[in-house]
Amino acid sequence: MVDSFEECVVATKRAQMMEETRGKIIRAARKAFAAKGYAAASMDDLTAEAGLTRGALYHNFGSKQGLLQAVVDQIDQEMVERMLAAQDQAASRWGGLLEEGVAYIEMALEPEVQRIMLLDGPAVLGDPSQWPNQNACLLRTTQTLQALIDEGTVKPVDAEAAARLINGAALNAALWIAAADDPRAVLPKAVEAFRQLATGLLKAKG
Amino acid sequence: MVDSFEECVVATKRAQMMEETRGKIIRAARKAFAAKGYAAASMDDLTAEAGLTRGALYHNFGSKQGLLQAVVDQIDQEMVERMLAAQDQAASRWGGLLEEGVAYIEMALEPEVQRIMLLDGPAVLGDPSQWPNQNACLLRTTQTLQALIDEGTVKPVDAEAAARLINGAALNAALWIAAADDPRAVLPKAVEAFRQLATGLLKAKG
DNA sequence: AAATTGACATACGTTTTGTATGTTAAAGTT
DNA sequence: AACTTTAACATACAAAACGTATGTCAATTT
Repeated sequence: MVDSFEECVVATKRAQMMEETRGKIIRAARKAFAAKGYAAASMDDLTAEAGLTRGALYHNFGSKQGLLQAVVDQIDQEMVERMLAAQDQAASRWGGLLEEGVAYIEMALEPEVQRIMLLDGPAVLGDPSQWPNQNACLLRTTQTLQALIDEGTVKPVDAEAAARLINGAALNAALWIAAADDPRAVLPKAVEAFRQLATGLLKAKG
Repeated sequence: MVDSFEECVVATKRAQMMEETRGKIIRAARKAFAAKGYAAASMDDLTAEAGLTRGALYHNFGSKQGLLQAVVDQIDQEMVERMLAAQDQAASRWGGLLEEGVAYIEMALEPEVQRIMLLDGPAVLGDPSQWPNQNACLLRTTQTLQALIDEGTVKPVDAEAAARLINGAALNAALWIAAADDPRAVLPKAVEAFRQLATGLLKAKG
C-alpha cells in the first residue's frame, strides 16, 4: 500500500525503468522488423542492440508475436494521429475524407509502414481491420461517410463497405508507390486517380 | 540425343514422374499453407503427407520460399482464368471491368486464396503487383481501362494508377468479407459499394 | 534487518531449415 | 548388352532460433 508521497515516487521508479526497457526494445524492433522483415529478425540480435537479452523481451512482451503487436500498435497510433490531423486541416467534410486517404497513401512511402504495417503485420497478426487502432481509424472513416450520406453529399451505400473500399484503394496505391522505382514520380498519379475514383461515391458530379 | 520414337517416349517418363511429384508436393503445400499458414507449416509434415521427404522438395523447389512461389503461381493462374471468364461474360467493356472486380472479391471467400494469396504471399514474396501472373492480370485491367479512356467512357486519368486502385479496393473488400462473421451477408454490400465507387472513373453519370 | 517480489540474465531443449552425402533406377555410350 | 553416368530422391548432419526453466540481484515490504 502507498501511504506517503515519497513512497509513491519510489514506487513509480520500477515502472519507469520497465517502460524505459520496453521503449528500447520496441525501438530496436521497429528498426529490425523494417530492415529485415519479421521472420528474418533475430530476437537475440534485437535485444542485444538494445543492450539487453531475450529475457527482457519475453518478460515484457511474452512472445515474438507479442512484440510485433506492440510495435504495430505504436505505429498504428502514429498513423491515426497523422490522418486525423490531415482530416482536420481540410475545409469540407468531403475534403477531409479525401485528405485522410491521401495522408494514408503518403505514409506508405516510409519503409517502416510498408514492411511492418502492410506486409508482415497482416500475415502474422491477421486481418488489419481487426486491429484495435485500425478499427478506430476505420470507424472514424465510416462515421464520416455516414454523415456525408445523411447530409446528402454521398450516395446511400453501406458506409462501412465504402470505407473499406476507400481504405483498400489507398492501401494498394501505397504499396504501388512504395514498390515503384521512383516513388515520388508515381505519388501524384496515385493521388489524382484516388480523388477521381472517390467521386464515384458522390451524388452529384463535382 | 533422341533419335527414335520409343526413346522419346522413354525420355519423357522421368519428366512425367517429376511432374507427378511436383504436383503431389504442391497439392500438400496448398493444404498445409492454407490451414496453418506459411510460417507454421513444417516441410517435414508437408512432404510426409505427400508420401515423400524433404529431399524431393529441395530438389524440385530449392527452398521453402520456392515452394510457396510455385503454389502462388498456380493459384494465381487459376484466379486470372476465372477473372478473364467473368470479363468475357459481360456485355460491355465497362461491365467487363466491373465483373472482373466482382469475381476477384468472390474468390477471396476461399481460405486458400485468403491465407496464401492475400496474407502470407505478400509478406514472404513481396509486393503482389510484382508477381508474374498478377502483372499479367493487372496489365489486362490497365489495358482495358486505357481502351475505356480512349473511347471516352472513362475520365483521362493514369490507367495504371486507376487499375491498381480498383484492384486494391476489390482486395480489401475481399479481406473484409473473408474476416466477417457472415461472409455471405456482407458480400452483396461490398459488391454494391464497389460498383458505385467505380463509377467515379466514368465521365458521365450512369 | 530479514524476507519477498519481480525485472532481467543465463542455460537448455526442441523444432525447423538448409546442406552434404548416399542410393538406386533410368538414360546414354560403345 | 554391359558399363558409365546422370539425376531424382532419401538419409544424415549442422546451424539457427524460439520458448522455457532456472538463477541472480536490486528494490520493496514487513
